[in-house]
Amino acid sequence: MQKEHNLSKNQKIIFDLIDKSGEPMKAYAILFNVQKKGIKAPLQVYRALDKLVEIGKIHKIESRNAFIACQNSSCQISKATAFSICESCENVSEISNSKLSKYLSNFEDDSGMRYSKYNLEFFGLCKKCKSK
Amino acid sequence: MQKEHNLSKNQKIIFDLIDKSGEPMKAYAILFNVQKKGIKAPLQVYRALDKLVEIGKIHKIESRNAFIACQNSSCQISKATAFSICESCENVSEISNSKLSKYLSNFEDDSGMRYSKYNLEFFGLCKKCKSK
DNA sequence: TTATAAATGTTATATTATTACATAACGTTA
DNA sequence: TAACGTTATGTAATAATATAACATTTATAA
Ligand SMILES: [Zn+2]
Ligand SMILES: [Zn+2]
Ligand SMILES: [Zn+2]
Ligand SMILES: [Zn+2]
Repeated sequence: MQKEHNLSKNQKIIFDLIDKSGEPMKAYAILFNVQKKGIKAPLQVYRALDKLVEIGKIHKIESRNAFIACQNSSCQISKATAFSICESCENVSEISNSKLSKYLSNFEDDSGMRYSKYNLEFFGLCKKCKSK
Repeated sequence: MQKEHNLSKNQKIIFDLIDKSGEPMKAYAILFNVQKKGIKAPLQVYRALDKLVEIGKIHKIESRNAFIACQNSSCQISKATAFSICESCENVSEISNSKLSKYLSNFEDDSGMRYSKYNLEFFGLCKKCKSK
């Protein structure tokens, strides 16, 4: 079970927005959307994003500089993330595949370095875009 | 075998710099370093970087907004990249592991989407930093 | 209560990346 | 070689992303 985090006011406003959108949102798009709720400065957005990433409620899609709500809310996998990204329509979805996550969580390379975290981004064309 | 690409003047200057540094370099650090060679504007740097990424001579470390020379120069894996990143000293190295790359290149999830490309970033502490 | 940590508000600024437009060099083939 | 299309370059301006610094407020807990 994931620890319950009581989100603060700004964190809740921003999480709800991202969660409802269902797709990756960029920081300044978020800012624009929450200005009517009193969040006026980039830093307010980035601070909430940082916290939400830290507790695993959202993830950053690094290749897109965008943030998406975790689609595996019942489990704590913020340190083991994998995404599927369509290079045509930019649809993003979080991959939840236990074999993959086991394989990667246990991965060791020649260096003997043990990894505490990973992020994987797959790219391709989604079904819709492939059939066009 | 990788196709030989004849790098242009700017591409060569910038590739040589990144390659010699042996570590990830940021675009504006590159710019600063090549100004004495006549490359004066960000766009000149970004254009060369784009091309070098496209042909697989360098890779972008997405989580760091930095660029590193490909450490697998004899093979074409610019579309299947994996990196090991130390969160303390920021040392980055490219992982070359055929099992891993086969596993990921053949990965399919429930969506049936087939991926033409992936990027994987592992995080942890390197040996040096772990023993501190 | 009182101390401590966490979150907020605000302004300014740093960092990363692209648009737009003009010109030059390169590679191909007529 | 001449003409053509493609790739690369130069330059200025600006957009997009992210952080620093500082003051204040709110929540948590000893
Ligand atoms: Zn998740
Ligand atoms: Zn698509
Ligand atoms: Zn490589
Ligand atoms: Zn280290």
